Order: sequence, then C-alpha cells, then structure tokens
Amino acid sequence: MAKATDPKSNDDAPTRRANDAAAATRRPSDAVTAAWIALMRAQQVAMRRAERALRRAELPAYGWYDALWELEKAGEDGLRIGEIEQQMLVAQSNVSRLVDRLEAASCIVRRPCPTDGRAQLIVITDAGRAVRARMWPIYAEVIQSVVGDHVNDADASLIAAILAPVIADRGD
Amino acid sequence: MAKATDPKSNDDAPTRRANDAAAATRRPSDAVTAAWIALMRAQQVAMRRAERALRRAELPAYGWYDALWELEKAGEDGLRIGEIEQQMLVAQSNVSRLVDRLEAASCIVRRPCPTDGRAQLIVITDAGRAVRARMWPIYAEVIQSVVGDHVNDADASLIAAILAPVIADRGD
DNA sequence: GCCACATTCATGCGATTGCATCAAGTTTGA
DNA sequence: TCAAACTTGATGCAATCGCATGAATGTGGC
Repeated sequence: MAKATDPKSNDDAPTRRANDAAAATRRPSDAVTAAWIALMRAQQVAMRRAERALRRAELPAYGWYDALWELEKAGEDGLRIGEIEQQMLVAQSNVSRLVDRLEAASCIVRRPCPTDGRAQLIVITDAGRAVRARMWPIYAEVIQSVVGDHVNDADASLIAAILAPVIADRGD
Repeated sequence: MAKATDPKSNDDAPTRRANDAAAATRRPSDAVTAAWIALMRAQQVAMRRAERALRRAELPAYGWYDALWELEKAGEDGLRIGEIEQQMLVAQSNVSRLVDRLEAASCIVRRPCPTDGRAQLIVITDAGRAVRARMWPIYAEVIQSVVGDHVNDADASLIAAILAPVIADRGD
C-alpha cells in the first residue's frame, strides 16, 4: 500500500496528453515524492514551533532573526536589500518592508551606497545585535527540540549535505 | 571557518544567565543547526517554485492540492475540518477558509455530520478531483526538478526516514 | 552627450495568515 | 434533568505575503 501521504496521482494518466510540454511530463519517483513531503511537513512543524516560541517570549518573528544574523555576519559594510533577499530567499518587496520594520525598531540603519545611488547599505546596530542575542536562546531551544532531540549528528549532517544541491539550484 | 549560514551566536554566552529557564539553555550542535537551516532553505526553494509554477499555469495554490489530495484519499466519507487540519498542519481557521474557497469553486461539498451536529463532512466532488488531476503534472514537474534532479532515490528515502520522527513530534 | 534599456528599491493592492474570540452542539457529573 | 465544561468550526482583525508596477539611478551604444 502506498504511504498515507503519497500525493502521487493514480489517475494522472488520463490527464496526460501526447503533446504536453516536455516539462510537464516528468514524474518524480516514489522516494523523491516521499522526500518532498517530508521536507514540506518537517519545515511546517519547525517553523510553526519557532514562531510560536518566539511569540510566547514576546520576541520578534523568525524573519527578524534571519535578517539580523545575515547583517551581523556582514559587519559594518552592511548588505544591500538585494543581498539580503538572496540570503533569505524571500521576495524583494518583503525584504524592503522587513527592513522598514527593523529600522523602526532601531535594529538597523540605512546608509547611502557610495558607489551606487540606487542602492543603500543596511547596517545592523547595537540594538539589532542585542535583539538577535535575546532571540537566540529561544530559537536554539526550538532547533534542539524539533531536530536535535530526534536526529543524531551524523544524520543531521547527512541531511544538510543531501539538501545542499537542492538549495543551490536557483533555476526558475 | 563556520558555514556561511550558521546562525550560531558567538555572543550568546554574555546573554546567558545562571537561572534562565532550563528550556532556554539547551543548545543544538553544529550539525543539527546545519540540518535546520538546510530544512528551512530547501523548503523555501521548493515552495516558492511550486507556487510560481502553479500560478504560471493558472492553477490554484499549493494548499488546494494538499487539501484535495487528502479529501480524495478520504473518499465518499469525507473529512472533518479538524481532520484536514491535522493532515495539512495548518491552523484551523485557515482550513476553514480554504474549505470556503474550495466550496466556492465547487471542488467540495459540505455535508452535515450524522453523528455530531457541530461537525461537518467535507467531501470532494468530481470537479475537485479534476482540479487536482490538472494540478498534478505541474506539481510533479516541480518535485522532480527541485528534488529529483539533485537527490537519488536512496538519499531521498533517507531524508524521509530521518525526518519522520521530526514530523511525528507534535509536542508544543 | 544623449537616449534606450537594465537595475535597485519602494509601494499599492488583493490574498492569505495566525490569533483571539464567538456561537452552536455535545459530554459530563451531580 | 440541568448546568458547567469541552469541542467544533466560523469570523473579526491586524500583520504579512507575493505580484505588479513605479520612481530613481546607472549602463552602454551611437
């Protein structure tokens, strides 16, 4: 019997036409489909718990941590909006507005880019570093309880290694 | 050197206090943290591409597929809102409204539950099955190009197996 | 130098989300 | 039998999302 959550269609054949675009005719294997589902569900579980934990602790949402950490790594030179977008993998408009919120909370400052008048450099402030530092213990606990308590280090490394090419592929 | 996306804080020590709640003092290993990041990023890549592909094909969003597939598996008996919620792992209010949209599109019908006047049974219609069938080729292509093209079947099965306990844990 | 095109970021908009709450129905216990 | 507690699903609301678009700036061909 198929896995309970297998989304494979048993009736896709009738819907397939001889001259569908080639792209639409490729079918993932059962194993690949199972991995996809696991990926989606596991992330949903993880994200939900992270957001809830942060909210309960009266801390900002997950996206703030993500952005602040990237900015902290970037240091005094800051990052452009577009660079944050590439790191975080969220839509540009959302980065723009997230930065608005971070600025309103004094977590970052916008500085004009000396070499490109269109761009701006987003630089983290001490207040921003402090916010990130306060978020980390809560976030860390969620990572540990969601992943660490169920997956040993070897398997965890395996997951990161297997998924690396998936993440690297920006095709589309 | 630490991985570029390692969110581990180098300055969490100063923020740690002797009598923090025990829950907030657990720290994930580097491997577990890397797995967490891989999970989040890979799912973001996957979801974005699925949503875009479906939109380009003028098909409904990912959530519709998920719900319709659960309902199709459930057959004529249908599912309660709460059962769909557990399968899809989204908030109850969102299931309620997703079902509204599915109903408006004639993809499902609501039937009173014979044994519980509060509940209702959501049953997929032929139109709903047709919509899911039209979505599958697009969805399948994304699964293949995002996961299948980068991960072999053995690794895919490994991912599903390793993540299973993560998904199963509904603690919190 | 100048004009067409590309890039960078902001913003209007409609859709969707989660949380809190509510109404209706069911179960429990005395 | 009746009231308190619980369960089920709907809804108001504010926040956030992605897309489409716009304004400002930069780049390259002539």
